[in-house]
Amino acid sequence: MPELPEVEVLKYYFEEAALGKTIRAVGFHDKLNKIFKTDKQSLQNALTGTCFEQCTRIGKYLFAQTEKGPWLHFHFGMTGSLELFMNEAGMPRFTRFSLLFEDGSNLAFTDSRKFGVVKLVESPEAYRRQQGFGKDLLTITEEEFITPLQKRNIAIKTALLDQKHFAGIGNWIADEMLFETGVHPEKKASALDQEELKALFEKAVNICKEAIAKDTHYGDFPCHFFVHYRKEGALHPAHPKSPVERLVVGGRGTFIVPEKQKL
DNA sequence: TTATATGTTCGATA
DNA sequence: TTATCGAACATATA
Repeated sequence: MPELPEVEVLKYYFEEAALGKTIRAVGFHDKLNKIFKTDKQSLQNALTGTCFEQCTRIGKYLFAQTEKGPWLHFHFGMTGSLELFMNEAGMPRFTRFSLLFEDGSNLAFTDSRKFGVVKLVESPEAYRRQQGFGKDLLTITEEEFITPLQKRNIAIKTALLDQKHFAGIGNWIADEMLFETGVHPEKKASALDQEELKALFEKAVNICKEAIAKDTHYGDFPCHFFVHYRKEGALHPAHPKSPVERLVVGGRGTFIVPEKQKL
């Protein structure tokens, strides 16, 4: 689920669910403790008795600042999400971490595959730089998008997914952008011309904005969106004679319309 | 049982 | 040293 638009919507959800509510208790529900990149005791100490003042997002990474100072960071991996629940019995399946608020409500961090991260950080921007991630896709200029891609000698799709250039693009958005611009995902990034790169940037921003406007409910996306046909053999209405093909690019499942995206 | 999954990291290799 | 590639992570679902 969680690419840039999904995390933006999770940010709104977090703000509604958590901002300004005092935290009474913290719950840990991952037996392997893999997702807690800050130890549980420190998380508990930093969160209990305080509340969240603000929330911010960089790419797919979410951060909420506590009144005490440190920020709680969530990364949602492949399957992470947030969900409110009202009592112990109602705790969602796959809850790994939970916050109990003063009003009796609870917020769950759910993550079936456990690729997610829960961690304390000093500041979102410092963390971003330390981890080597690029700036948020929706805050960069066209030049900041284009320049790093021109230097990459790898498949354009792989470069788009690399969070160190700019953060936020994931697997379905990359396929969506490449389809709309008619670029084959295996074309070398360095081989794209200026027009193609400009078009990719414009599409990336528009796709994200549209998805956010629809609360990332795929069913509400415009019917020309490629994500609706992103499976082998599907027929996009604009290309009824060119069934969707599946490739593997950079280890990720990749879908194209062969008639439109050629090497 | 096998294949796939909207992400990232780390080790090997060039 | 740096860029690139591919396996690994843990689990659910079809």
